[in-house]
Amino acid sequence: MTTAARSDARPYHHGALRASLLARAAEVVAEQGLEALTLRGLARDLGVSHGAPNRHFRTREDLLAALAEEAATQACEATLSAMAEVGDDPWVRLNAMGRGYLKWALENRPLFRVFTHPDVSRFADESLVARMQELDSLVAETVRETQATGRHPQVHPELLNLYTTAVPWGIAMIVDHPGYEASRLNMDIDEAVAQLIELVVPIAGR
Amino acid sequence: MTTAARSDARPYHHGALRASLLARAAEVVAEQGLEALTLRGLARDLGVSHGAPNRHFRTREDLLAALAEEAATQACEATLSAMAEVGDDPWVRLNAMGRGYLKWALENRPLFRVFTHPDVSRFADESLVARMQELDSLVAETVRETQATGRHPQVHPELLNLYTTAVPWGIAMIVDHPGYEASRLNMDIDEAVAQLIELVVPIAGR
DNA sequence: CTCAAATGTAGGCGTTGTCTACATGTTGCG
DNA sequence: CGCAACATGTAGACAACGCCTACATTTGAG
Repeated sequence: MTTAARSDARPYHHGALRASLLARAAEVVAEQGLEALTLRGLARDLGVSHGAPNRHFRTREDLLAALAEEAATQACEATLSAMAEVGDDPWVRLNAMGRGYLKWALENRPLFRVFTHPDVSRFADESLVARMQELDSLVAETVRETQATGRHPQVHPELLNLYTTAVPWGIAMIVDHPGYEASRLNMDIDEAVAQLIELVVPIAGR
Repeated sequence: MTTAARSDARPYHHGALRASLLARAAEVVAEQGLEALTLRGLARDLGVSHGAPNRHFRTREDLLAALAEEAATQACEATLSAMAEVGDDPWVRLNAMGRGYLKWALENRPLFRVFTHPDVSRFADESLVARMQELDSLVAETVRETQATGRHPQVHPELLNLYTTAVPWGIAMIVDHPGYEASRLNMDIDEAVAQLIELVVPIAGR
């Protein structure tokens, strides 16, 4: 054997500790809340000593920042790639972005939960904040274009932007919240997402 | 002096420790996040011994549950009293509920933040959950009435309900999130709330 | 092959939540 | 008024945690 872990006699080196820590951390946050996330607990779960995680994340906040980074990257990617698949009509583009983002959130709840957690995003580093602001700017610009072509012309532009972005966010938060029975949404997820976003940015007939 | 606290020689009994703990806790959560909330820290802030909070909240979770209780009570009250001020038209009632809830959230951000925090609501006790479900049911019933009178008749009822409730929730979450510059919303709060909710439940001309 | 870098281990320190025993105000009741 | 029960605050203990340091093992570049 060269690098791969053996299952019987645990090797001195884990082999992929950093990735395993992140994966297990997302599970723990989703299942037991952020407060239940401890570096020592992760070490126990993965069968390494309590100091091992320190090699990859000097502090607990570093781990949270890495989680936020991963989640934000995926969320941006889902949003942008959904937009890239449609044409130039700003209504259609905005609708596609909303669907891409909401669908990703509903299909990746643990990570979405980490991403939106108020005490995780607090630790996001500068590059991540900058990337998210880029996405925000793109959305804001597209919202402006829809308003310029007749979408709720009487509303304050900042409020329309707020409303538009709030819907996917709020929906994902509610569905994700403890106490919401997932059975209420036993329909096709693409159809549900499409109906929801259609309420915000209607594209029927475009 | 009989009961009131003296400012010089600190009395053995604080006098209103429970209320002071809750108030200070809401501040800490709003300013530094839930993770920064420690029982011993609260005790230090209030000048009592580290074990004193235990008399009022046996565990840290009990404190969080009490915070959630207080916030939920206020949120329900704001929503219901706003509804009580208008007539019987379900559209107008739903619109009023949305405005009442959103306005409360925007004017009581520390408490709203506690209320919606995923690791606080997790500890809500049964009575609180039951009360919130009552409010949810009332909203859902009103949403049904608006749909029965022509509001988005083609949408799945559960999705319309989800969309309707998501907007105030999502808006308040976004505005509350670290990184949102409050200066973007330097307009009259009642006007902003009215414009936002009008997008979801239009009542112009009713 | 050699040795420096990367990675994991072990132990220690200060802080926290929570328990228990004790001290001190407060209050109801004769 | 006096005193006993009670409510409330204090102090010390313990385990778990984050995080530091010293040491051990493995890996990989030269």
